[in-house]
Amino acid sequence: MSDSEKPTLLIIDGHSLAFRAFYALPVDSFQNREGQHTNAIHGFIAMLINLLQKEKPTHLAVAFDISRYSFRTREYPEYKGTRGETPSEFVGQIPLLEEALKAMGITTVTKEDYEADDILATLATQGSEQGYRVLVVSGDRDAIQMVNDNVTLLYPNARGVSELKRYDRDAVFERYGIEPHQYPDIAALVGETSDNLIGIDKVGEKTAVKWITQYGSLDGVLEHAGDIKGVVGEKLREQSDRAIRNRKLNHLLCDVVLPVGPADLERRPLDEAAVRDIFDRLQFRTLLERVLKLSGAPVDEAAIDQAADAADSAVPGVRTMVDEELGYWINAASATRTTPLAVRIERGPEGITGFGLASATDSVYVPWAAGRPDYTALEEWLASDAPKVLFDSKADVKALRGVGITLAGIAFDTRIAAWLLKPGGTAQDLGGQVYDFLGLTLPTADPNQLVPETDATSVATEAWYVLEVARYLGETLDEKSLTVLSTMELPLVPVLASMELTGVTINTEVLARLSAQLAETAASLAASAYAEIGREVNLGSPKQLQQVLFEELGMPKTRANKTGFSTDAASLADLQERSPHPFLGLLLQHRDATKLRQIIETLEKAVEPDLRVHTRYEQTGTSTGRISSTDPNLQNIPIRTEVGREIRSAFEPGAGFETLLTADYSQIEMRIMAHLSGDAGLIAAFNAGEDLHRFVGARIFGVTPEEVTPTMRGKVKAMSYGLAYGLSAFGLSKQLRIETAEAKQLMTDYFARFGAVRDYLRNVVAQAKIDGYTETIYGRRRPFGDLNSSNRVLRENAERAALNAPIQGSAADIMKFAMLGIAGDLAARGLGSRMLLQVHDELIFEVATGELDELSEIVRDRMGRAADLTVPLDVQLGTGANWDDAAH
DNA sequence: ATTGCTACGTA
DNA sequence: CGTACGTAGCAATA
Repeated sequence: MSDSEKPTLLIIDGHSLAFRAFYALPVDSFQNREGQHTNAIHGFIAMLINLLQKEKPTHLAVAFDISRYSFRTREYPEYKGTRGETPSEFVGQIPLLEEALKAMGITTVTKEDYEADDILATLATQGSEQGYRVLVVSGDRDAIQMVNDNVTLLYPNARGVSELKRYDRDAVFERYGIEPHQYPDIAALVGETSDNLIGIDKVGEKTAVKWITQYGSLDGVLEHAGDIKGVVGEKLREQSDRAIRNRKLNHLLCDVVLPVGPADLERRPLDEAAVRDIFDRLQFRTLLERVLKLSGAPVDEAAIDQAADAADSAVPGVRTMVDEELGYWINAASATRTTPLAVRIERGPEGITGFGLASATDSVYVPWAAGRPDYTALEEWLASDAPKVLFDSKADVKALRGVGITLAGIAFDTRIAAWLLKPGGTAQDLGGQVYDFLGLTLPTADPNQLVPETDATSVATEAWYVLEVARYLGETLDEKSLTVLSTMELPLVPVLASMELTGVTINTEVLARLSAQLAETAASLAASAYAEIGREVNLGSPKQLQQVLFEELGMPKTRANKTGFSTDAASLADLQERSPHPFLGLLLQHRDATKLRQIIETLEKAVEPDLRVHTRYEQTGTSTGRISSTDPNLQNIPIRTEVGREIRSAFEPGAGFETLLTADYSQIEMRIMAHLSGDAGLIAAFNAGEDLHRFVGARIFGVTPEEVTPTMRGKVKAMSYGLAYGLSAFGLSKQLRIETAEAKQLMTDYFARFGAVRDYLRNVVAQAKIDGYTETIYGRRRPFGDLNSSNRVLRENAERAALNAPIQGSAADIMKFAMLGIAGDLAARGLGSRMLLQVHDELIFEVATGELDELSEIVRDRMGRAADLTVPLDVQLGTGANWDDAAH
């Protein structure tokens, strides 16, 4: 009998898969009207539907554990003892899941005193013997032992339950290098943290596999334990009882007496009324449709509540259009260019291959090849102000500009909008958004998927989903966030796109020279360092350094970290004081040199044929509202040391440009603090126009500004900056290397003079505790969940972040606003000068010939009045033949 | 090959 | 026991 003729038995470990689903899906997005969390149920059923569609099992069962206790916990009470308390949001989902399964006609199996895996193993064994093709779905690695020629394991990957990895015999062998039935022997030697089973010390997977391969089985290994040399051999002999115990516990029983056998598990029709009832209570309308469709039951559209979310409206079929038809459709669908349409771009290796366009009711695919005529309607529409909804519009702007098409009229970007809703979350792809916000799965052509999909989703369908996600986000976001989106973030998209496309010229000769010089320095420093300790070590390995410093040289222990004791620069400097040794200084210098060389190397690698480096600005990369820079990061180019600054001198104006102009805000965060707190003293300090720290120092120490010594000024400066980060007296004392008492006194004196600052900072946190979010002066919000946490570390971390968020975020807003103004002026006046880089409070421009004065005027003006604060915004300009020279 | 950790560059 | 980032190398994992 060939596989395709065999009946297929699908058996699932209900508890482990539901738990995986629970962690894969956001708890908050899945709640029914009673506040019952449903994410685990949703994820489980979505997975199940996929499996039913793809695998078409003829027989089906889901096994559950009855409790945490089984014959294993009786034998070994610590079994699975590391598992913490079940999260409260998970509680209650399992009974509902069981109810839903029952309604769907699916058998659930439990057995007192056994785990679900034992039930699976028993059914798998019976199924295999009785001629079934068996599919086991489990998140427990021990299930690998069930795999044989008839039994395949489907195992969820780290991302959750939407993708399951197939382990048949060959896949197990490829992954582990052993036969499936040998897996428990491996696991017994290595141990299984999640089950609280400790393995033999020093034995990892590699060693275990080697032994098992050599001796065939765990018994074989133990018999030959005497032959195994070295420390591992000793450990094995000492700790063999652990392996024996583990092996006993991880053996799955194949002969549990069950009320059902494979033949009893034939799929049964669902109970439609019951399914409707439970799915209605769970508020799974989309899943309901899919389940009903799967069962062949007619879907009664009228029975489905029309008032609810958009996800259930039918996905329109894709129509392919070109030429006039497309032009007509665009005009009609957009109601003469007033109603937004969504756009997705299809990209192949050669560039753009098509467009997906969508309205609420249509989705249209437009095949495309660069230079082909008759796409004027589309191109003209893209370039017009007609409103468009996109996902990651900056990428689209760049792609289109590459083929000479302008993309304008960006009315909504779901990626940015989702970020404004949840600025801490990691940016997702479109599929993730569809899943999170609509609860639907976008089919992908990912070969890693459970079963390769026949078709990936068309860009036309994707566009339709973009529109749906946009609608959800538009309804979910508050007014202020929508204003930030439309007035700040969306207009910034083409500005950032231009900066990325423009890039910045790098003089590679300067870098090469510097790199060679640093390589030489590093080599000689390394040689001297080795000489000091009498051997060679990898100076870049904290682990090896620990060995040298704390064991061989017997130095006092530094701050502890997860891998032992810290060897960071601060710790090494500290060590140098307590236990001077030439090695320490050499090591620090070596670190310096290699770090700089690294930076140069990354920079060199990023130089493109146009001799320029094109960083990518991540508009959704921070939780405060700043933008970040990647590939390469140009926001962390060294400046603090002399050699570091030489790297900056490699940044030059491009050919045809006169000079570089830099413009930065001085002390913008302190000015924002002055504004937000309304502190009269601080406001006076800024309005006095003299050195801020000197002014503040004079007040604190009760002297005249002239009498403020550099030491005093340094302390005040550290204090002022630290304030906006939630610095403690302890932290301040450490940084300034002064007594905690003195640091405390410093803070007391500071707040005695600038009390409104303290009141403000306290109030920010208090208000955020009430509102659940902080807000910048432009209305950008950042939610905080941990401010009321009972966990002190979590709570205090959240408090410091909350206190900083409006300050850092407002500064980011102001800079973004200034950039918009500058970009607008440059375009309006037709200037050739270009904005190249943004480093949070600094902008770098390359100046076209003859434009320096006009550009300076624009930059000073736009940055200076980007916000109306009670203190002036001070802008410093500088010019030069490179970035270093342009600093002031 | 991916992941966690340490270390370190910037504002 | 100071906020916000990105990158690189090492060492240990799936």
